[in-house]
Amino acid sequence: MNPEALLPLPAATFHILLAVADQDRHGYAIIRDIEVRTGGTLRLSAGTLYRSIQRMVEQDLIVETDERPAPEFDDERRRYYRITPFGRQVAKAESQRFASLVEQARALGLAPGRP
Amino acid sequence: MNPEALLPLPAATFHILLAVADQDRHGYAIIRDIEVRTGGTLRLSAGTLYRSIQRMVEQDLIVETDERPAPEFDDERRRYYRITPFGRQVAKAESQRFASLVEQARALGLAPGRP
DNA sequence: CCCATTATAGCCATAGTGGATATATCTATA
DNA sequence: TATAGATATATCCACTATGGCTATAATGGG
Repeated sequence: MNPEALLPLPAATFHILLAVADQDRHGYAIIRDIEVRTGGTLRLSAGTLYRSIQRMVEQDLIVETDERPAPEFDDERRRYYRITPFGRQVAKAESQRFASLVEQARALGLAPGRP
Repeated sequence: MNPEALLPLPAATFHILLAVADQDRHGYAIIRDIEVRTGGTLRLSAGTLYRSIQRMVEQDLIVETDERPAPEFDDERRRYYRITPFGRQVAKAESQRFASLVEQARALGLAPGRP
């Protein structure tokens, strides 16, 4: 499966990939991570999150893991997700697309920084 | 009106802003410009284009211009559009948002280039 | 004159999203 | 202990953005 075929990604999907890139996270932790990362400007709704997760598992962008934290830090309601190698490829392709858009905007004087 | 309030922009809207940033263009020319700029990967459908244009005029991101090219190069069917100062502000804000996403992806090892 | 291309526009179906609601568990505190 | 509020997952409905199709019409080359 070609990573480019999934581009452009839905906004929620890209943010979720960033959230699980450095460590496994459960759904609710993903919402909070995105809120922190965007400085509070993006608050993923629960509806969007859980449907996005379902789709992303089907697309093999993320997988649910069996590994749980130590029982004293765990919460049995949680379901943890991990990015897949394919998920990494897709995230790289999408951020490359963003980088290209930023370059074009700069060339047109539509971005702060060097013109 | 705060430019940030319109973010994140629909994908088509941002591409249209880039297309009319350097010169006035008519609808069909916008479609071709986007196709060229994205290396053929993004082909805006006519339906998306004209509905996006209507919305963007209502939001004061672009305006229809009276200026026409010399008659020998003109085509009376065409309607030309120009980016507004507010449209520039919004495009800058959106490309700033993209740049921030690329930075985060880089920090997570999810972008080619410097880690 | 004919036909492909250019050009704008409306219609219908689908995908992604937000907001509301439901259910249940965990945690702090009164 | 009781209970309120935060945590956690999930589903439903409505709305927006998009793609694809169709309609209409003018332009330009053979």
